[in-house]
Amino acid sequence: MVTMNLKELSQHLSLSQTTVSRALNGYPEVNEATRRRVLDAARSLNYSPNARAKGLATGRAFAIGHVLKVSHKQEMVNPIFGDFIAGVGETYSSAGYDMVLSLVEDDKEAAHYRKIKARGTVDGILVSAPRMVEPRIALLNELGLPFVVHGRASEETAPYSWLDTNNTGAFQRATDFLLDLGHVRIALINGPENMDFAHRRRLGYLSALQARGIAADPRLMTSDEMTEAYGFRTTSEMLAQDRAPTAILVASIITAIGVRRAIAAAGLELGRDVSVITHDDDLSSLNNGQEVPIFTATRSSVRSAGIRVAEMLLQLIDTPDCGPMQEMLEAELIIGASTGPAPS
Amino acid sequence: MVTMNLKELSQHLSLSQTTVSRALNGYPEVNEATRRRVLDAARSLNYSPNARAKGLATGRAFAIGHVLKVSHKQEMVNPIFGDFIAGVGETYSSAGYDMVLSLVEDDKEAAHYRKIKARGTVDGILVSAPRMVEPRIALLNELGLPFVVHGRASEETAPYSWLDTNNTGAFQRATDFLLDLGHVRIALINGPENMDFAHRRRLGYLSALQARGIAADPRLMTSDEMTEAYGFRTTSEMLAQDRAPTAILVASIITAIGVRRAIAAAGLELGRDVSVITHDDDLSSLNNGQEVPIFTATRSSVRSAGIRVAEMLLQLIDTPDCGPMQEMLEAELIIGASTGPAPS
DNA sequence: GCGCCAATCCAAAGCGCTTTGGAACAAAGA
DNA sequence: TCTTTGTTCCAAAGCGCTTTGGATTGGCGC
Repeated sequence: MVTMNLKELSQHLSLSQTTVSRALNGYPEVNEATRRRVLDAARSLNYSPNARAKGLATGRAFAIGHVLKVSHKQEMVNPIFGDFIAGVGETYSSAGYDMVLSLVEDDKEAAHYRKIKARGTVDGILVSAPRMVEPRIALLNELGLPFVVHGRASEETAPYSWLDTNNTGAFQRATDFLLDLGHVRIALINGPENMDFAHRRRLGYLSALQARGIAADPRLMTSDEMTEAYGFRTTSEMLAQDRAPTAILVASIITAIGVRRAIAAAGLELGRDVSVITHDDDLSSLNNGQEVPIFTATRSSVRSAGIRVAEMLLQLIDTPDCGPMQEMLEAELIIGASTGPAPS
Repeated sequence: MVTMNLKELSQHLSLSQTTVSRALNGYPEVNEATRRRVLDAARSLNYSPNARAKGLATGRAFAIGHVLKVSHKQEMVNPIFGDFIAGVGETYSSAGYDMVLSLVEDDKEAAHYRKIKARGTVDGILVSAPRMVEPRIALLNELGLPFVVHGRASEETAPYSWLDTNNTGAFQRATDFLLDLGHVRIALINGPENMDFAHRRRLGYLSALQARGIAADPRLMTSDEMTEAYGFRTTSEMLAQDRAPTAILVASIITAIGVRRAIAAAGLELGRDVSVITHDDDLSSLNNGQEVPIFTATRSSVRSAGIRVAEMLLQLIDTPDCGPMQEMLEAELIIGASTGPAPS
């Protein structure tokens, strides 16, 4: 028999289903010897309870939902996605949870979350890539589905649980670092600025400039999907300008690779003619050098963020009234070979 | 009421649960007018059937499982993962399926698949990253859990469903292309060769060399995780050799970026001093140039492979006896700027 | 008016589990 | 001896759905 159920297992043991169930789920009212017998039999006959039946009876799914908008697919095809998923997955699996991914058409987002709630396939939702105004927060609160946001939504006033990196601080610090090196024309090659993290990074950049009385130049600020091609294209354009930047702040290491390619193609040298600082999500397949970092970078592991945010969510599910949990991670500034004093 | 169930819906409509259920599931024995009434009510009250209960009653989960080994995590943190998931997800979502991801410790792999079968959380499994000898195939066949392999397992003799790219052919052709350009010392910077795709690529490379009577040089062949750093490190070492390669075959565009960095660092020029052909999975965040490809490449979209392999799996689930389905995708050879005649 | 056939609907069983409310029994207290 | 208490077990209800088998109705031919 390739699969057995509780009834068969209990018959095999000459016990009632109740007792077997209690033995398996650690209830106290069962003799230790009996419990051991049950556990041994379950293992040796490799019995696992049917999750659907168990879920139906308990109301729990032992699964966490992640929902991705199809238009938003860059979020998924982004290398960051894999590292993030690896992080959360680590937490889930050691807690015995599955992860349920679903894609949804943009205009059906709200309906999809309602459906998830009704279908009962998950115990909670991990919300990622929040925009500045993020309707999912109010919706999930209304539905009473536990959730944690990876990131924040600037325009949201209601309380909610989140884990975020201090993006503003990181980019402010990076900008300061470049200013200290004497750079004045500093470009920002940002991610999509309807994304909250990109918005915050821009704030950090702008406030550092402002603190030194430097006016921001719109021609030095771009915002788009963080691809390699974007880095190349926008850098090439900027370098061709009459007043080209001497330093560039980049939103992602992928984009920074395109930036580097553009700098080389323009016959310039990275770290001498043009300084570059990139945000580095500490991706395993694209790690930023070992002893000598290739890029000076604001580093914040998206993988460990995933581990932590998943822990928060599981805790929120276990003890729903542990209130909104909020945590901020600091990015560290890694000094690499891509920055140097401003050319005179 | 945030969520309603069938009973409430049917009371609301003054119909029996049976009729409502039949109306919703498209059975013929219900009046069209009644059906319309039911569907309208379901939509307006946003009713969705509870998936656990439905699954329990029907034996179907409407979900597909993807299992990743934790040691194997590079598979996940690999940028390819995101594109692949985006592809399969597209198919799943338009068929109304969810995707269930789980991580598993290496030594618990078999037990985990048994548990998945017993728990009944999924209707089928998508097996990815097969090794040359792949125990999962026999196991899943034994369990009677429908599955399709993305890739193949060379040493597996039993029939099973798969979708694969012609890796051997692609690398043979790429090698031929370099040989035609006059290159003789051609290096292979391969992926992990216990992975079946890497093994096959090596075969293609070797057979092209052999056809021209060129002996393979072990010092020109490496195998490792396909990171950027690996490309840099191994290329730097090879270029420092006394008889350095004039051309390099690379397993992934990520690794190729490291290769390019190493070539630049050695003061050489890509496409003139050293030619490079890389395999290109057509990743959205790392697309290989538009009009002018950066790298000459064997291109095969992992995203469309995902779409197709998911379709195959869903079909296999619907009609289990449509037998083992097997499909081969050809990679196209894209000529870019990274190759040129062998330097004399 | 009667019987018959479709068409339409319904009551109830069952999917595999948890959990409530007791039963059975032994040991302890009166 | 009888009640009480605690331990260990069980029968049965219930989770929300599908689906079997049957009931009800209306229309039709005779």
